[in-house]
Amino acid sequence: MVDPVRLLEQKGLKITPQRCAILNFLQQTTGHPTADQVAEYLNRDLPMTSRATVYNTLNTLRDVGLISEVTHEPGVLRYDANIGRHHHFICKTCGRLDDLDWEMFGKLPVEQITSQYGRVDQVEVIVRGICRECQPD
Amino acid sequence: MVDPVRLLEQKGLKITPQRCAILNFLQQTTGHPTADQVAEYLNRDLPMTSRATVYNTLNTLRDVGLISEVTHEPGVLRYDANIGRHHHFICKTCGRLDDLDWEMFGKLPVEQITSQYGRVDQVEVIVRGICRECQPD
DNA sequence: CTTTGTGCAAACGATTTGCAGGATG
DNA sequence: CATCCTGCAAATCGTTTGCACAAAG
Repeated sequence: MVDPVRLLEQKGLKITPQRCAILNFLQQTTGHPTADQVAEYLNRDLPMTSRATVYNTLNTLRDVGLISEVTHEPGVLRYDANIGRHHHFICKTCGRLDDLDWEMFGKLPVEQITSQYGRVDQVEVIVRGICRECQPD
Repeated sequence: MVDPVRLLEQKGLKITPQRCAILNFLQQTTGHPTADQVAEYLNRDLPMTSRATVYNTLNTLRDVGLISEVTHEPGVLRYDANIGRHHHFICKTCGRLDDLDWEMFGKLPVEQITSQYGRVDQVEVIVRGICRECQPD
């Protein structure tokens, strides 16, 4: 958990309540909220924060690399402050998105793909299934 | 490459020119076209095919499992007639999406995740990088 | 003949943009 | 005080829906 003010300063961005709140929220939550869920949360701390600002702010933070976008479900864009290496589990029933530990998958054949494609920046594993809470019983 | 008519019959869907053309197109192309690209292509074979029909048809084919949706880039929904197991390579520069052979990644620890989550239906690896054509030089 | 699919236009939801006022460094 | 950010409303993009007509089994 890093101080939002510090992060923003490092990137040369102005410190605003909205940005700090969004960074805090994304760092605290383990879920991967959509822009709308971020907006909803923001309106509790900072009432009347406009949706447009939430979208703009998320894009700004993404552009400087403080957060990342996740898109594994059609039409749903989620955000994540965890920019380290990790994989994802998606529940097909409730839609929850959990992080999976990077080590779990051992050594992935990155060199082989690199030699084939020239350059590889990211390797991610997506697991789709049904989480414990959504099991029939 | 399977006969579209046969596939549609097996699923109990009516045979229409639009559906056959879409299935043919998706089976022939190795790219993973967006709904709009499918519509654009269709208008060459079957001029005046409405966009709505393309969307409806893609959804119908998806519902019966003849094609699958792929969403790895924010806001971009792509379609794929290859419903076998395979992984994906995405070029961050030109956006091309290639299939990677399933065997390339060897044995993934599916049992381990299953024991943790209860049920796993699909495991997919996404590799992001820059393809040969987009290399600086 | 009954059901299902198509085409059109309008509706829709999520995201982006233009512009004026306000806060930040 | 010059710049960058916010808020609002309107615009835009991709996708879905309602309805009348047409085609398939």
